[in-house]
Amino acid sequence: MSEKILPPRGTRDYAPEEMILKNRMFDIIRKVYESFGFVPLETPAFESWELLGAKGSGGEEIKNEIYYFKDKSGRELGLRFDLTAPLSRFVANNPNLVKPFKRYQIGRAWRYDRPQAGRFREFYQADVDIVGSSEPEAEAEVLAAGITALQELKIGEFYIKVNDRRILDALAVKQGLPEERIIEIFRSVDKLEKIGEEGVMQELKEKGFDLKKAKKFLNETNISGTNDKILAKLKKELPKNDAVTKLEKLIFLLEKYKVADKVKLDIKIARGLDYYTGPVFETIAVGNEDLGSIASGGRFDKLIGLYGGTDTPATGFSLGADRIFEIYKRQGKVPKRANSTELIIVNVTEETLDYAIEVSQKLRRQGINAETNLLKRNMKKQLDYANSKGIKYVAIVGENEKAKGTVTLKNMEKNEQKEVKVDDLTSILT
RNA sequence: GCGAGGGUGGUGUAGCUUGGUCUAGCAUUUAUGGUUGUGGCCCGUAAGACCCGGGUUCAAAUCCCGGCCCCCGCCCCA
Repeated sequence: MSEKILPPRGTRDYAPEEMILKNRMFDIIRKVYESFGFVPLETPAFESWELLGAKGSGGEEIKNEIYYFKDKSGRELGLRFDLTAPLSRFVANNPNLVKPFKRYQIGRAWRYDRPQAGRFREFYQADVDIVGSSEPEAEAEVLAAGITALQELKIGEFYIKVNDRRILDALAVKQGLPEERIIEIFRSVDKLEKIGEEGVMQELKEKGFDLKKAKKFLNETNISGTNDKILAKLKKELPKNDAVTKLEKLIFLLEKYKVADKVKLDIKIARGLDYYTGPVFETIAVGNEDLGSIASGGRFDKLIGLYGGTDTPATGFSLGADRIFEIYKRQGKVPKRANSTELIIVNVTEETLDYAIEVSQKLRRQGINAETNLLKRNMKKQLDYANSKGIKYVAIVGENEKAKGTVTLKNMEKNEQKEVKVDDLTSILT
């Protein structure tokens, strides 16, 4: 045997038994998204480098992770790193879309980073976005759709951390910290849970920030408690702040959607791509914290303008399908056997295979997934095959059945069988 | 880009410390047999592995070096 060729690093195959589950997962997501009136959009897997690499597209880090290549005529291209940039391009290209434009998209994205728990170089995202609204109503809808999907997916307990970048922004400015370096502070502050307050201070010091101011900033961001409590405190700290007002409205709306219990204000988070301009979201699956955020999103009001469109506000939420699938795997939800067959037709002798095929075609046309013997196997082997695939029904056909236009329908689980007419099969099975 | 751990049939593993008894064991898997129109259990047969390259040695799955891959953490992120 020559050396084995494996799928490229960071990619993987989905075997049939996994794919069946994954398809089911997508079906659920699609159904939920459509129930909110989102419509599907599909965009190319690769985009121009001009788009993907644009300053403000995803940020320097993401830019370094883009799969970049040139086509035969020298065009600079890259595989998309998310579905938000392509959406924004689409909107920029189609300025006359009826607003709000509510689209969903389930598709792959690619990033060249180090594979580890829940991280792949090729992964699926399931996005919902609303284009054309700068109101918290849009955030509420997008979150409600995402939360409903996560609930329907039955992944267990989860909660969504919500913040608004402008709040951290305002708090930093209030302390006299440099506004243009705010992202750096965000990043450090974001590590609070991992490296602790001392670690964060150390890092800020190394980066040359004023420690006293940074410390005050850190204290001000360290608000915990119920959403109401946090809002009350923020209103005091930052009176008449637009971000705070809108967050309050957002929470109010989420209560009406009856999903507010899944949302926790957490003004320490600031993660996500560079293009976020307002509210940001990050989802934690309880018991699966090591996977990182299983769904994220936020407002990106500048992106469409960046791609040459008229400035259009937009906000969205993206489910990390592979991470969700990973939870399924941990829950043992992947079936042992892949199987889409409802009925196997077993021919007793080689001479009755023709009849078996005729019957199978009849059944397929009536919506029954049917299989016949492809390996000249004897009856025993065929039953064994049905058994090992976990197929519940078997129709046995021999000379007797062929002559009478019947089959012997056998229930493999109950080990019961009776002779029935071919025409009656469908109604019995459904 | 940086750091830790690991790589034995399709899958899970034994062996590696203390080189030879390993022409690599076990389980599972896949194929097939246990005759005549009936599966699940059982029994038999077959297929299938020491990541790659170099070194040490009379002798390497086992020790050493390099590479590749997997995996975990950092960074970043779905």
